[in-house]
Amino acid sequence: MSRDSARGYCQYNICRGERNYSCFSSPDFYSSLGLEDFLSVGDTSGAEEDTDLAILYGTLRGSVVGLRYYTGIVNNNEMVALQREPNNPYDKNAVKVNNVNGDQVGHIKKELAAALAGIMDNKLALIEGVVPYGAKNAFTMPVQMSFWGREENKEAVLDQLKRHGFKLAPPLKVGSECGFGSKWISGRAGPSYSAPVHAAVQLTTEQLKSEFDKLFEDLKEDDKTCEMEGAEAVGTPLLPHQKQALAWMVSRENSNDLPPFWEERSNFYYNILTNFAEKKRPKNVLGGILADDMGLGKTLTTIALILTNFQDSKPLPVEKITSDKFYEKYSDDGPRATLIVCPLSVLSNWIDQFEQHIHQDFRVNIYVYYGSDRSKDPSVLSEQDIVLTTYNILATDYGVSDSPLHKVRWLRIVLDEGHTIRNPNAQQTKAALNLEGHRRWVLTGTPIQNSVKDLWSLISFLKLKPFTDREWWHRTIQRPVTMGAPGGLGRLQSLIRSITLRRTKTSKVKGKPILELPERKVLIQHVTLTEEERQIYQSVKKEGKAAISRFFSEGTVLAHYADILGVLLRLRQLCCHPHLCINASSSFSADNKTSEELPETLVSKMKLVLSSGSDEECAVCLESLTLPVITRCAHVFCKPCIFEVIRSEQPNAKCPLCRNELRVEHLVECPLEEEIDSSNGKKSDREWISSSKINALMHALVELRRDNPTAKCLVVSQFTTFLSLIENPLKESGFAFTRLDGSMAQKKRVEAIHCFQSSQAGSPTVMLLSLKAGGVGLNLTAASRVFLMDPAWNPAAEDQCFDRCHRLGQEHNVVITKFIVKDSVEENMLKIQNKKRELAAGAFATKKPSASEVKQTKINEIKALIDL
DNA sequence: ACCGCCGGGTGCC
DNA sequence: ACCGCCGGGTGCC
Repeated sequence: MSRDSARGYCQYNICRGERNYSCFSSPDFYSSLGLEDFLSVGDTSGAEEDTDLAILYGTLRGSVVGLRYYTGIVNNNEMVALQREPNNPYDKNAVKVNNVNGDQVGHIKKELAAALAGIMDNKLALIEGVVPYGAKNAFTMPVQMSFWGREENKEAVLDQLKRHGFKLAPPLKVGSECGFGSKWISGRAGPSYSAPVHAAVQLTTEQLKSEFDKLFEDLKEDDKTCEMEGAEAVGTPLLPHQKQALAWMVSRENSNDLPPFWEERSNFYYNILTNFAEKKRPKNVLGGILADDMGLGKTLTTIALILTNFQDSKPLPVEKITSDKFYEKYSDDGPRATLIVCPLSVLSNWIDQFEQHIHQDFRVNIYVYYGSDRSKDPSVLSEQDIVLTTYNILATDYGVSDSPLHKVRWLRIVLDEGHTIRNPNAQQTKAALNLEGHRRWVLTGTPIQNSVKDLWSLISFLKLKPFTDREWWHRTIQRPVTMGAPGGLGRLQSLIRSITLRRTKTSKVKGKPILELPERKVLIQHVTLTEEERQIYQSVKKEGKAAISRFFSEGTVLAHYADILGVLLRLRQLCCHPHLCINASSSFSADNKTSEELPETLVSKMKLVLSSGSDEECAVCLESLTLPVITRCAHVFCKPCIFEVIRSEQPNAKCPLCRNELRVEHLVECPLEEEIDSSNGKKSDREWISSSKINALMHALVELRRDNPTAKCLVVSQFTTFLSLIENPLKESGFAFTRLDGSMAQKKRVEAIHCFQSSQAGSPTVMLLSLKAGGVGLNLTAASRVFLMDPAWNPAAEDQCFDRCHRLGQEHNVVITKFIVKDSVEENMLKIQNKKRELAAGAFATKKPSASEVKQTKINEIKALIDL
């Protein structure tokens, strides 16, 4: 794919001269989103993975032999790794001993190896070694081994050892694994420690989480307060905290410091965690984790970094269009291109932000590596300034021999929403770890999702020695922290501190809050239906209520979940406009075959409910659905959530809501907001009529235009057909408007956003927005008014939508109007929303509700919604 | 002496 | 390895 054809594609760029964009989109990409990623979530393959449950069985002294045949050296008290070598021609029981660097030191003596082989092969225990002394020995050296495993395997391990004449010493006096820098009891070295390791108090996930929050809190007051101006090509002035971040990132990239936990000691570099030493200076990562809260401008800061620090704080040499002179080309054929990997949902945000923040006088070459016709030529990518791609493309390409992503040596690699790679077994994680480039960055607002485990992939991506190998990460950081070993958390903290910058929305720069957002007000405007509308509404309600009460008396509420949602959906639609409810009578067939409906029928009903824009939530994670799938019993969950349920309950998984059989093969995927307009798009067939809600909206819009002709607003609905109906009066009243919904192609979206954000005269003042369109990054700060046409189940979804204009860059107070029909399901929804808000506010301390609690909540909600 | 003892050769798994 | 072990050389006092 040549750059020229790429350029031709980017219509929206024409006003910006010759900046190169290339962007492709193709639906075939979605089909590559396989199940493997979810099936491997939390992979547990015996002792090695299930490390949280491991206890220390005991210790044993053995010997390492054959030192003179290998180059690997160890220090006294240095950790070593034991590795099975089943294909050794001399002994099938062979066990290799490697140092921290992975160099072989020797073998475990054969009699002992014979005892260990079975234990290791059956993953009955994890065996870890430390060489207490004898580092200078020429032929053999001692090794102190600790045996870790799950309680239930302990007997088997002890038996196996006994059969070979070995016996574990009790796990009492252990220092080095959990204490900080302490030593093994070796008869001649170190103080003795009596911490009973297996009895250490394990922190709960909650406790850990709050510890981590503190851990990041402490970072704020750090010395990372130096500021730096962006290069000329950065078109947006940076805020003080962004200048701080830029200064920090630049200093990280140009840093010559040793990585954390390394010290220089007379010609050697010494790792204080593992006691490993080597002559070669260990590389520090020229990067780190930018963990600022959402909305603080990580994207802008990253763009500034790319433009400002090409080499040694010199800016990226880019052509200045308005002058004859080119930037001085650095005579260096080193890597030039920065690779940015992000989730698909924020791809357009990046493009938009380039557009916004790169000064228009400069030409920066940007290539969007996405779509089936993406270039296979590495040199096309390496010649760019910036290459943008998604995690899924990265994963799909991984292992494909001609993938240019993995051939190019990048100047810099940036993983946006970096927590996406927290599962070490996922394809995208493996693919990310294999990218080539010295400057490596992770952007994330949530560095720790569930546990310390989540951090390993990130740290590994940053290539910090020795943590790229999971064993060393586990022994020196993860286990000490989760077992509550003294110093463990402190160790993690100093690691994080040295590579992370995190500020929250409440952080301060020089005593002033980082973000001073304008005020945000939410008004509720009640709407009264006309007599005619009310009649239709009441008749549908009466019929639905009767059916639902019958389900209650039969006790079949959850089996009819799709039907009930259907009823509620129609009522919600009727609150907006009678035409939304096209199949008011046809889809409700409760009369004849109530309890024995075909699963296919139920599923298609649910599909209809979802694709009409209903914002259902997942009963497992309680969040809005991501990648919704429908079970055979017609309940919806996020795909990752339900796969986790199936995995953990196999082989007989049951639906969390109704306990019906649950099988992967029966799950039906359901894209939200499918081409609704094409299926429901018979709008021209019917004569257009208004509705009470539309009247209320138009009245407000006209009033707004009269008072402030340039004010921009968002008109938000969950129903894209409703948005289409609103187009009509907008046209009639002469509003310039644009539209953004989930069914639009990438390039159309970008165009719509760009148009709307423009301050040019004649640019649209109204945007019709579907509630869930666009990802978190969607920036619609041009709007200062929001009209929410219909309430969502989940108040968080509404808030997220409001945040698209109430965020960094908003200069006006934001007023949000929610239209709520009086005496309707909408009013009941408001009540439920309030309850949820209260719950969420106090939720951090409380545990996750059980499946039955979720069920009961759902049932109560249904009752409340239909006035039962 | 089908032993003991000596001293050289040798050395992971 | 300044060990252990092996196997050849050797053989009263």
